[in-house]
Amino acid sequence: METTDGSQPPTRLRATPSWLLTQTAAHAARLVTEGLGRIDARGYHYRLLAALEEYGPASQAELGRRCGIDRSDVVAALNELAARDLVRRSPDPTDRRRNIVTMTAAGERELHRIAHTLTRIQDDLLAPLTPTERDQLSRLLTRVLHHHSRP
Amino acid sequence: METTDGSQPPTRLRATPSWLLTQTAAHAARLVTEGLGRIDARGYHYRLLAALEEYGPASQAELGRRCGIDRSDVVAALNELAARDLVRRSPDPTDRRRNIVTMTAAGERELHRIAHTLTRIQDDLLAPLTPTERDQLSRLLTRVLHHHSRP
DNA sequence: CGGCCAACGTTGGCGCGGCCAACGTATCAG
DNA sequence: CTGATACGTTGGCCGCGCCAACGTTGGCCG
Repeated sequence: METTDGSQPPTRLRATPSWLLTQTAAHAARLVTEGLGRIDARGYHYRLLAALEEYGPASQAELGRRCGIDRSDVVAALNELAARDLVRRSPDPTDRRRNIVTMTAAGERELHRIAHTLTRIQDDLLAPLTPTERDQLSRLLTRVLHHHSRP
Repeated sequence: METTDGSQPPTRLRATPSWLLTQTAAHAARLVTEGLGRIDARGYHYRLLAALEEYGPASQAELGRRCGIDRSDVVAALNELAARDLVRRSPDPTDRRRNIVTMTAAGERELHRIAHTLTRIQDDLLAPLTPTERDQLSRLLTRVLHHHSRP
């Protein structure tokens, strides 16, 4: 009996939104980490650099809050960024507990480079959807996300 | 300057579908693992039991293919299920490489119990969406998923 | 028939993302 | 002054997705 491999996921799964969500997200994450891996970056880098660009220098704790990254993980990611001079840590003169994190010019370039790679990945990810549908999807996800991220 | 905590994620992130997807999926996964954790279950259990219910007894490799779970992870999950007699492994008489995995009556009950918990979780997850919108979301995700899971 | 490749179950390990606990230091409100 | 709180840092855990390796077993083809 040769496993004709009509492998379709069980109906119960295909009918479960959370499963659709996590599976699709898994594919998306795979595309992203592969794509970013090729340019020696990862998701946390982009998030942090994006926050620095938009809101300017900030403490690590603030960065973590804005990006939804745990304080401890911010440390590791910033170490990686700082090692390549994409970011700089300097003590806050007004509060010696804090580090003020600043993006360097190289960091800005890196951000744009990552962003460029990412937009190509989005196209790959959403290939089967029309622009209108992509918008629909984004808006639906945004609403669900917003609903679950208010403390 | 006291961090008034107007913490909104950077615009770049909010405009990136893959980020919306993975973030929303992260929330979904949190709800699921918490909910299932409360009844001593986890995602892999549900997937495997659902496959067994729909397609009947199968080898571990086939289960893995149908559920999108790696062979090695199937082993671990089945160990957990077998330890609670929700599932039984028996050697395939026609092919001694294979184990035939069968769901027990207790397994069937467990499946329904998990399914019940999951439907409540879906409602929680999709709370801000109307039934029509939930359908839209599911159909969009299904299409993206289907596009990326054809070998 | 023999030999080779493929599939199977299993073990062990890796990576990412998300999270928590703990510590020492520093700050601020009472 | 004292206690609560925030900060950066270290170290660890979990779930999920993967990959490599091994010994066993089966199918195929020369």
